Amino acid sequence: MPELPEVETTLQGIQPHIQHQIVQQVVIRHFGLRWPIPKNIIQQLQNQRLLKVERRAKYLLLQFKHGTAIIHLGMSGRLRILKQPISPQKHDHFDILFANKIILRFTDPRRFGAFLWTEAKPHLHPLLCHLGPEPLQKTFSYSYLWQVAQERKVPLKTLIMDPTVVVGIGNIYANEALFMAGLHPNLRANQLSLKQTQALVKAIKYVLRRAIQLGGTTLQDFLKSDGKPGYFANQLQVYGRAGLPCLQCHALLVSVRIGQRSTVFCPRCQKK
DNA sequence: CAGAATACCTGCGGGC
DNA sequence: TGCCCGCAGGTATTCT
Repeated sequence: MPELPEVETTLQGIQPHIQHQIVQQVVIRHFGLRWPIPKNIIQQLQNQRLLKVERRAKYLLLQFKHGTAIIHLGMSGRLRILKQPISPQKHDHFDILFANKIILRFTDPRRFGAFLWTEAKPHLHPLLCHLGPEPLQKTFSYSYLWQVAQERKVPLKTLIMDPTVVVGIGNIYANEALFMAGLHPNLRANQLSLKQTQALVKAIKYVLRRAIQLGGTTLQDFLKSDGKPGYFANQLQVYGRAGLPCLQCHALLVSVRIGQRSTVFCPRCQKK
């Protein structure tokens, strides 16, 4: 999926077209996403005004009077705005049609995404209630992260990809942030110094902010919701560059696996 | 409980 | 060209 910057970019792309609009129809062509799409979501949304669209972690929340639709893009999901009907393709699993003729279309080849309905407050939903702080908010501070890190023995990269610790950091930005902070991805969390934590938190915020500014990373199948690719890909320092020279020191970048995820780092710039 | 492995899917590129 | 393998940005669930 799209990591946090891509979801944020999607939010910004779709929100102006659909917020405050009334849902005319929900068309579901394939109910089999990560969890089955609940059948009642069609009736729940019908003729309802979309009050607000927001993001929590990588979840998009469409708030209505009687509940909230939760959308997750999984690994390959995409949302687009259509200004007129276009015949659906193979992986276009559902559409939300609004009274202003705008169509929100969800596409997801791997079907790891989700489209759920909750009548409770969304932040109490089982998928959302254990999430850690948003990385770009002040609650994600270096003192917070250091305190959490003291209790954990996992590799640093695993720690920052754990959504109960901090949300929104996937494999790409974990690699990039660790490089920027000059920290070895395999450093144990509880061995982190306060100063190192400070550098890491700074790097995470910087990398994510910059990616959002540039419209998210484009890899394989991610396109922004308006159909144009993002521009962060050419900013990547380590991700996808295993075996190539470090842009900082020219040592060859090394690839290892940490927590079954490919990890790229510079053995010279990123010391334990 | 923490940490590690597994599972859900399709598509793509590389090797043969 | 076609088949088989491994890998891909996520994360809940199951295991040890």
